[in-house]
Amino acid sequence: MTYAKTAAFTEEQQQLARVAKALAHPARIAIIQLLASKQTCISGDIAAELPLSRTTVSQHLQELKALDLIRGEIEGLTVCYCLNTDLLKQVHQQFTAFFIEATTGGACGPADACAC
Amino acid sequence: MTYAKTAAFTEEQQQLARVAKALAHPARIAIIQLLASKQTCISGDIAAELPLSRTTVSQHLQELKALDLIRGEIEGLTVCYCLNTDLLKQVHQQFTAFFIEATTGGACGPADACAC
DNA sequence: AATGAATGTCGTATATTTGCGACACACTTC
DNA sequence: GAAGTGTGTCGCAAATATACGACATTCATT
Repeated sequence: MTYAKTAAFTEEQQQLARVAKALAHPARIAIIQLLASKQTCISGDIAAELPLSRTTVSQHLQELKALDLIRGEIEGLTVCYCLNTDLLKQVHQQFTAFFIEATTGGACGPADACAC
Repeated sequence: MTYAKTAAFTEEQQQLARVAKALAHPARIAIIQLLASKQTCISGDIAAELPLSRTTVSQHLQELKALDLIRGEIEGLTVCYCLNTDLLKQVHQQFTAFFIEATTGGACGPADACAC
């Protein structure tokens, strides 16, 4: 990034970009979907279900955990990860607001060909 | 990425990750918001409104255009960019489906502490 | 205490992203 | 046609992301 001028953007924009970056990898999408499907918050089984090494999966988990999108609880020898649904709902609202802002308002459709 | 094992993931997961990556930078978020606010699809004025050089902004625009999230039409000397609202609505639905899938289902809240 | 299993962290190699200056191209205007 | 303006592309440098093997750590089990 060569020194991201992140300070020059809105906190809202940065927050949105942060979450988007967390979702910007198929593996992390898959992890979230996996956690959503299995009601039991599995631990290292995640690594077994993905075509990646345990090390890599662990790093993806840490990234998601750093944003608090998922949470891990030590359960004896294993670690149980689970989705932070409250935060996910909040993020969903942020994205929805963004998309609504972007999709309302007259876009130049294929017909009106830019009102410049 | 060191050779992304992208082939191992669902096309749906890859698509979602692709779009998320496009939104994974505050500048691109800002660009989309800017295009949404100005009904006239401005061109290089975008660069003037962002704390980045024209070159960098141009690259961000190309990235968004590569995913067809925005479109550019040459209008004489200037280029008019505008949002592809149809695609954006579609993407919004994809994200919504993903988030709903992720937020429904009993997450281990702070109380039930993982049903492992 | 010793062994084994499950995780996370560290170090490293490679690929990608980010940002920008320098240049080339297209078009308008004089 | 010459000069000027608006855009995109190319090449480079620095920062990140990605992936994984090798270790360290923690806990259960014997």
